[in-house]
Amino acid sequence: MGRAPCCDKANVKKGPWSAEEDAKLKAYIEEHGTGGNWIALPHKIGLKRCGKSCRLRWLNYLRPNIKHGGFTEEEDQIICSLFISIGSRWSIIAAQLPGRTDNDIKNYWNTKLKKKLLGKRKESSRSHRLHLINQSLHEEGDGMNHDTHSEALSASALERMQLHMQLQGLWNVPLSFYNPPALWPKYHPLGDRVFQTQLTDASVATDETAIVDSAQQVVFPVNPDTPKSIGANMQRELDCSALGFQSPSSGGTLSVQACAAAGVQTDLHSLLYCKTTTSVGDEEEHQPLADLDCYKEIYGDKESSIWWTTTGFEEKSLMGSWDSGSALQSDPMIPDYYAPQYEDL
DNA sequence: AAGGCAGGCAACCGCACCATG
DNA sequence: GCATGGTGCGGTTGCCTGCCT
Repeated sequence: MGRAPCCDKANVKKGPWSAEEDAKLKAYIEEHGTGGNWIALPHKIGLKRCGKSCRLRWLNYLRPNIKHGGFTEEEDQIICSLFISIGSRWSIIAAQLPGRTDNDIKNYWNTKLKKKLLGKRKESSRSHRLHLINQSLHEEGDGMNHDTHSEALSASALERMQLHMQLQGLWNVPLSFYNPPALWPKYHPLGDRVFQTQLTDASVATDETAIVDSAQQVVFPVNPDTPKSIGANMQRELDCSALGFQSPSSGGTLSVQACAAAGVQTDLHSLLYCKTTTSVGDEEEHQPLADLDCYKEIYGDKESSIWWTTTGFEEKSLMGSWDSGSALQSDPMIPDYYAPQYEDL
C-alpha cells in the first residue's frame, strides 16, 4: 500500500498556471513567506493547486532573480563539467549557477547540450556496441549477471563516459585532468579565493560556507543560497569518494590539476562550439572540429561514422588496457558504476 | 493551406530523505 | 525505533510552437 497523496487530487487544478494564480502566489509569498508549509499554502490563498505544484511554480518561475534561457558559454561549460563528474545531480549543478533552476538546467541539458556534445549518432550502432561491451565483461569478468550489469550502466553514466571519451579522444590527456573539483572553485564566485588557498596553503579552511572534508580541507565552497539538503548531498558525494583535491602536502598533483583546470575550459568550449583554440603567439586560431586530425582519426571522414569507436572505447575497456590516467579508474564518480566490473579485468 | 513531425519547455509524478512526535 | 508528514529531487509526460513536406 502506498502512502497517502499529499493533496486531494480530484480537487486540484493541474496544467499551466494562469497569470492570476501566479500573481496570487507571488504576492502571498513575498508578503508572508511560505510559512514553512507548502501543503497548507494553497488553501490559505485560495488556490486550487497542490502544494507541491505551488512550490515548483515559485522555485522555477516566480522566485526573484530567476533567469530563463540565454545560457552563456561559461554556463555551458560549468554544466558539462559537473555533469561529467557527478551526473544528473541537477540541484547541485544549479547551485553553482545563480539564477538558474535545476529544472531549467535539466531541460537545457536534455534538449541542447547533450546533443551538442554527444552529437548525432546511430542508436542502433551504439546499442550494438554496448551489447558487445557488456557481453565481453560478462565473459571475462567475475561472472556477474549480464542483465544486472547492463542495468548498472545507467543512461547518465553512459553519457558521462561518452563525454569523457570525447574529451580524451580529442585532446589525448588523462581524464583525471577533468576532475571537476578543480573546476568548481574556479567557477564559483568564492572559488578563486578557495582555489588559491588550495594552491598555497591546503590547511586553510576558515570559510564557514565551505564544505570541509575529513582532513579539514576545503574542497568545495557552498553557495550561500544552496539549500541545506544540497549541501548535505554534496557532502555525501565528497565523503564517499576521492572527489576532493589532492593537496601538495599529501603528495597530490595539484599543480597538474591546476593546469588542467585552466585548460578544461578551452577543451569543453571546443566541444561545445566545434572549434579549438591554438595559441600561436598572441593569436588564437579557430578551426572546425571536423578538420582536426584527431577528430578524423577517431570519427573517420564519413558521416556515417559513429563516435563510439574502437580506438576511443572498446580497445581500452575490452582489453583492460586503460592508461595510467584511465578515466574510469581515476574519475571519482565513475567507479560507482564501473569499478566492480573493471577490477576483475 | 493543412497535416505531420520534432524540439523546447513547463509541469507532474513518484520516490527518497529528513524532521518531528 | 517507528510512524507520519513535509520537502527535495530526478525522471517523465504532455502541451505548445515552429518547421517541413
